[in-house]
Amino acid sequence: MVLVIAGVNRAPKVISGWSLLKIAKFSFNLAQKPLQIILEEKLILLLRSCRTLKHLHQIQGQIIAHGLEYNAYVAPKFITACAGLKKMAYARKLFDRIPDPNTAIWNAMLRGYSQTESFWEVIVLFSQMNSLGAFPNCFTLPIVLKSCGMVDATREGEEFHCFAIKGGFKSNPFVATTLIDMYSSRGFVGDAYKVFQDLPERNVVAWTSMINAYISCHDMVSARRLFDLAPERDVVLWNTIMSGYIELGEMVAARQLFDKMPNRDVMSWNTMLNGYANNCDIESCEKLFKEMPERNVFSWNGLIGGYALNGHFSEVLGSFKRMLIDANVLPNDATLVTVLTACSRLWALDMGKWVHIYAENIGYKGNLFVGNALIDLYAKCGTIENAVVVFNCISRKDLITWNTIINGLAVHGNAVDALSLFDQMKKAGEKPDGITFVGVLSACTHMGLVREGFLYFQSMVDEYSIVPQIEHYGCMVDLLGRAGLLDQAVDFVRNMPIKADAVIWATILGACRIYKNIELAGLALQRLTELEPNNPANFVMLSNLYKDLGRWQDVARLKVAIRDTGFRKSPGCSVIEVNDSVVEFYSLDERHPETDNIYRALRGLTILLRSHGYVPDLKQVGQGACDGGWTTRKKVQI
DNA sequence: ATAGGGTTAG
Repeated sequence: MVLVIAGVNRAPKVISGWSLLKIAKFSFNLAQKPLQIILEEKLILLLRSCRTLKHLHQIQGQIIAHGLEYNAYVAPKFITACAGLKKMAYARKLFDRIPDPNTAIWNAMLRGYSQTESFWEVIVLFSQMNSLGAFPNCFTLPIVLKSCGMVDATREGEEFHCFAIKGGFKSNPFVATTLIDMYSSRGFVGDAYKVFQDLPERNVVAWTSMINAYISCHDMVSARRLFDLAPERDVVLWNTIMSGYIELGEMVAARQLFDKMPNRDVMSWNTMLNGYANNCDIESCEKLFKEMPERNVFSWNGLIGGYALNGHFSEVLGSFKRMLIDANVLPNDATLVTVLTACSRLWALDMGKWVHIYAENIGYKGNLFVGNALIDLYAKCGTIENAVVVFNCISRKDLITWNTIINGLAVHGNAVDALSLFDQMKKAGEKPDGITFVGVLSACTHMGLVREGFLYFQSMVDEYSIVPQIEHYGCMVDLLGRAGLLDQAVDFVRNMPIKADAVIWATILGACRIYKNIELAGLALQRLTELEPNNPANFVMLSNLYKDLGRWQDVARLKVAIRDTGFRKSPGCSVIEVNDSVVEFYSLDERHPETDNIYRALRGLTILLRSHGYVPDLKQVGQGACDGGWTTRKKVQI
């Protein structure tokens, strides 16, 4: 029997009897589609669109009401929806009740754990799957092997590799590629190559993974050899080899490849752009940015990040504004972090606050990275209360969150809260690192807690096996010096296992000024001039001490000595946020076009302050020098 | 349903 169907605008199509049978069967199904299938499909659609936990619970209610909780098609989608909401424990509750889960359900669980970065859970669950005699398929292994690569599970990875061979999966392109990635991410390029070599048919993805394996161990020669041998090169492969050269700073080689590429996508341009940015070639970065045919958020992040890396913070803010207003590109969390960091460096608090509100409006409230940058901004700009508010809004805190708030509180002299948060941090199970202890120790310094400071210093070594760095020794010297224990401070310096640097001697010198110890000040200055013969700021500190003691002859003598070094102390520079930009100025600066008006306003303010009984304490100016800004390890210039 | 490519914080 032959049937001819005439289609509109189409040649008549001949349909064989066998096909007709299929059509008939299909129509029969359509007419008689059981209610259950319609229900399943409806629930699956609902689960796929599920974005909130509340919605999930509503859908689950319907699933249970229809008795489809353990259904082979619905259950995997339910688990996937849980994973999307990062509620794998909730998915697990259902999973553990399912009597005999099919492979799709197992895979959904494994994928869920992998998505939520619970890689050990993936490994454990897969072992369980094997011991229960369930059947993994070719979808299962890539998830599991990827997890082995993400954590240090070399033994398990090899075991699962054997499993893949026995199960006949080793030539599956997906399995083989994840095997290559797994071995290379653990640093076993040789094993990765064996898998690659054994592959009967290698597609371009496998070639890319193998080339990436060589790049990850900085073997650009082998990477390039394979690249030249590859039978097919797509844009991803070109971008991969290019970024290999960029990582090693070989910008010329990278650029040659970039120019030779048959076609470039946005990623190619962005890779090159980021390469220039990270190699501190901001001119090439700007030039390439202008030439780009298409720019996405990553392109803008590349340019903005390049400015930030080179310390051009005003340009960061400028290009951020262009990004929003001219280009209308929506920033992501990385953009916001870089911009907030720039605000913090420029003390541009108003701009920072604007970014804060903007970030919350586009859905970054409580975001870990953005939150950390905001805490830093508020702490650096002197509004520690705001920093605490942001800190409390972050539900999942990490080490940097804790470090930023503890150090911020300590710098602000809020030592009690700093130390109490350190306790909370330990209770929350976060392991402190060297930076945490910089905050803890400087908190002790602010409160004059010498004994406690030494106990914390001990626990850092004993409990957390952190090797103290120069900044920790510096904190201890500051702790002793500010407590007036100058001799002990000098003893401590002499017994340190590492050589004291200029910051440490400046700390001692600063303490000498507070406690008017001229003898040790001389010693400190001697060490300082050995370490930094060209830094006149050191002489200025001693000169201030002489002034305090009224030894004007010595002040004059030092002035000559400073002049003789031939170096001039660079003037301290201040910055101020005006409207939405940042202006820098020096003492007695007259470069601004509105100079006359500024000084007139300033005189008015001074008169106003004096009339309210304000007497400036000039001695306090410059005290920052011995505070030393331990968190930044920069000496404040007086 | 499964594999390859960029940037973010103290």
